Formats: sequence, structure tokens, C-alpha cells
Amino acid sequence: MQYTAQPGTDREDDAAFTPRQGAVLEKALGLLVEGGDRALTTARIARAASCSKETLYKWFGDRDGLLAAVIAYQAGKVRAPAPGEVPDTIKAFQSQLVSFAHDLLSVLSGDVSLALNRLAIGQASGEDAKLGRLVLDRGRNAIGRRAGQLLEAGRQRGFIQYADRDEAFRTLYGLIVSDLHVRLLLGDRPNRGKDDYTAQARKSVDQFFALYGAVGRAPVKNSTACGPATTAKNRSDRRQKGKRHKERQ
Amino acid sequence: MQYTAQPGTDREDDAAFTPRQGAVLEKALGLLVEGGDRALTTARIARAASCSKETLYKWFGDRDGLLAAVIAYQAGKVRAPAPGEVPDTIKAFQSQLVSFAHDLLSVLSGDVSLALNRLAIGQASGEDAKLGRLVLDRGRNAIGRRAGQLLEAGRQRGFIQYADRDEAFRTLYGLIVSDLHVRLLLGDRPNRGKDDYTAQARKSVDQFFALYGAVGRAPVKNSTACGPATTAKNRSDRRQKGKRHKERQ
DNA sequence: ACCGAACCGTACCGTACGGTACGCATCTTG
DNA sequence: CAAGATGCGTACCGTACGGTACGGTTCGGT
Repeated sequence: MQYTAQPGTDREDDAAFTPRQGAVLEKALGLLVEGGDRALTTARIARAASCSKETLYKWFGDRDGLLAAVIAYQAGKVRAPAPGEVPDTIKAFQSQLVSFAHDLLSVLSGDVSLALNRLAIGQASGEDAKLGRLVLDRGRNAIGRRAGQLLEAGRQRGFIQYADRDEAFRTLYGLIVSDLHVRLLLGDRPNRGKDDYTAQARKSVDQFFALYGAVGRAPVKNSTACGPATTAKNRSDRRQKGKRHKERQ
Repeated sequence: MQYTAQPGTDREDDAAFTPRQGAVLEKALGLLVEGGDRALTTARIARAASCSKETLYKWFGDRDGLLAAVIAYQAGKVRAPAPGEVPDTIKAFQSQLVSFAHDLLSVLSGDVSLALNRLAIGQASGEDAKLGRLVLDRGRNAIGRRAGQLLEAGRQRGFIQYADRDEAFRTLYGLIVSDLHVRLLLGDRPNRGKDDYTAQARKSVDQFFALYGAVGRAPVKNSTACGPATTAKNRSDRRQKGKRHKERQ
């Protein structure tokens, strides 16, 4: 575990990595991306980074500390993509959402992200889930906060409406990513192509607007004969719950 | 669990595991669920199942073969959840979709499923991804085929409409699962009880119908950029979201 | 009764990893 | 320049794992 020089001097208590440490962690990241968990041994890191194992243990204390440092290092690298100017038109808002969706897909499908998620997931069995919590906080929740601000701006402008922002974001996330992330984590290589990502980003944002878009403002160019009649009757009552669940496990 | 299935006597062409082998694999599964990848060593399996390491190697040839056998065994256990009677009313169709969503959430959040996915993901780094492919084929794609049939039946009945069935299913999957699966894989323990799964199932199916539901008018051309923006207006599902129970925490 | 196959328990081997210790070169600091 | 700190390279240790071998036991076939 790395230690700050003084525990109050900098609010950024993390990512206080020496350039040399950064270089070592970069090499470790390369090993991890290439060979996965098994390839990330102290001896290999030391040889790849031309440093000593003793130095590694002095810096990071433990192998878990080393892994955590790798994750923290990578997380600190992609800090704060852009605050993004507040959108004044719905067009700009949609464009920002599409851009967010595309960024999300690109990041999630990146080699480094996949390797780190695989590492954390593989290590997360049991109950500690230390690395998993780290990845979740630094990666997922960070991007969630960013998107949450974007959604809130759109809602205050009246472009969309929702009752629960977190739920709205989860819906947006599901529309964008679907099962792609798990597929990629499992090693599937579905039709790689950047164009597919932009198409998927647009489609998911359109669907999100169809669900959460505010009324009166057509989110998309009005194509004729797209009008659905009232679907409100579908969800009038569903109270009568027929229990038809087959428990199997 | 399944029977002896001598080769040729039954149509069970795959996963022909002896009962004894099944018991051993069951013990291995327990070890995997409890302790993860690290706990699944040949010595531990042998001791837990009261068998010999040599027998393990004779049966499964290799450690990878053993892991693959564990996955195949579990996959064969949850075979054919239900043929599913064809729905004749939209009510029944929606109910079947909700049931599917609930089952999907329950399965994905189960300990065994999480352990197997973690195992395959942790092993999937690199390029082979043998276990990942196995999990994908036996788990994900199997459930996809089942849901695909369901969607197709609903489309032929005119309850929903889509151009690409696979795309429609992916949307449904994303609406149901969102990022829950990856969160669980990373060790996050979302504070939702089983009842929330039914709520989530209903909500996601409602959203799916809002996107793909057939409403008696002209069918959607491209299924994208044609969202029923006006429906978001007169829907009353925002009120539905208010639960009777106060939320903990 | 005999035999061979399957199998259990244990011991064994080679390897690889986490972690530590030592020697030496380099750099900082007074 | 002296002294200390930092870090590299290598060797080393204990452990644990994958995989193999061997003796002893059970059980079905003939």
C-alpha cells in the first residue's frame, strides 16, 4: 500500500505515484492486458519494469496492494473527461447523450478496461471483493456521476423527465450496454467496428428518449405513421398476481 | 440431476456424466461457490468428494477439462426450463415476459451462476476463452434462444413488432439486467430483496412494450428513431413507481 | 475362485509463485 | 568526500499446486 507523504497535505490522497512508480505500473498494466491474472506476477513485473521485487514490496507492500495500485493508477489516468457545457437545445442534449453512450461503449470494450474488470471479477469471489469495490467506485460510479449530472441538466431544461435519476440512468445504461460488457468479459468478440458503436449509441439514446423524453418536443425528426395509440391501458392494473414461478436452481 | 444415460440409450448425447461423476462435480461446484477459483484445486476436490486425484485426471484429463466439466454439468442441470405454452392474449404474453425477466434476474444473481461466470471471466483473459465460450453457449445463448422463441410468438400474434429479433432481445435484456450482472460479478451486494426482482421485471417489460409494443397502427419501420415519444406523456407509470413500502436506508 | 478393471488414499516430483535477504551501484545530502 | 538512502539484480526459502505413480481395496465378469 502506498502512503501519502503527509495525510492532510493533499485532498487527492490517491494517485500519488512517483513517475517511476507510474512507469512500473504501466508495465504491470501491459502484462495484465496481455496475459491476464496469471501473467501478473511480481517476478515478471520486476523483470519487465527493470526493478527489484524488493522495491515492489516496499512500494506496494503486498501483492494485493500491487493490484490495487494498478487499478488506482489506471483509474487516475482517465480522470474527468470533460464537465461538458450545459446543453441549451434538445439537439445538443441528445448529441451529448450519444457522445456519452459512444464513450461508454468504447471504454468498456477497451483492452485495459476488460483486463482490469477481469482481474477484479476473478479476485472478487469470496466476500472481500476489495478490488471489485475499487473498480466499482473508480470506474462505474464515476461514470455514473458524470452521466447523472448530464441527465439532471436535461431534466431541468425540460428535455426529459423522470422521478428517480438513478433509475433513469440505470435504464440508459442497460439500453446502451445490454449484455455487451459481459460478453466481452467472457471473451466473445462480437463484430468489432467503431461504426457499430455509434449506431448503437444513437439507437439506445433514441430508445431512452422514447421512454423518458418529455412531451411536446419531438425528440427525433417526425416520421409519419409512427404514432402509437394510448398504451396507458397496459399498465393500468397488474395487481392480480398469478403465481406461476417455477423455482429452479 | 440426470440419470445414468448410457451412451446411445438416451437422446442425451452431451454431458453424459456418471452419477459418481456428478457427485464429484457437485462437490467441486460447492468448493467453487464458496472459495472461488483458488479453492478449486484438484487436491481439495479429491478430498471433498472422497475420490482420488488420479481418478479426476482419468475422467477429465486436465484441470481445464475439469473446469469445463463443472460448467457443462451445471449447464446441463438447468436444461429446458419450460416449453412455454403459446400465449393467446397480450396479457398472457406480458405475463410470460415478466416471468422470464424474473427468472433471468434470479438466475443471474444466484451464487452458482456468479461463481461460474467469475471463473470463466477470470480464465478468459488472453485469447482462448474456452470456458467463456462454453458459458456463453450453454448459458447466455440458451436463454436467448428461449426468449427468442417467446418474442417470435408474441410478434406473430401481433403483440409486439420488430425488425430484428436479436436486436429486440438485446434491448429487452438490457432493460431487465442493466448493469446488475457486472455489479454482482464485481462483488457488489445491491440492497434489493427478491421482491424487487419482480418489480424490476415488471418495469422492464413495461418499458420493452413501450418500445416494441404493437399498438394497432403502422408498424415501426426501423425500430430506431421512431420512438413513441407521445406515449411517455399519458403513461401513468411514474405513479406506479411509488412503492407501498418505505425504502430502507 | 480367479482376474482384471475401476478406484481410493497417499506419497512423490517438478515447477512456479509470494515474500525476504544480501551485495553492489547510484543518488542525495551535509 | 563521507554517510546514508534508494533501488537494482540475484539468490534463497517455504509453500502450494498440477500432474504422476504405486500399493491396496472393492466389485463385476467368467
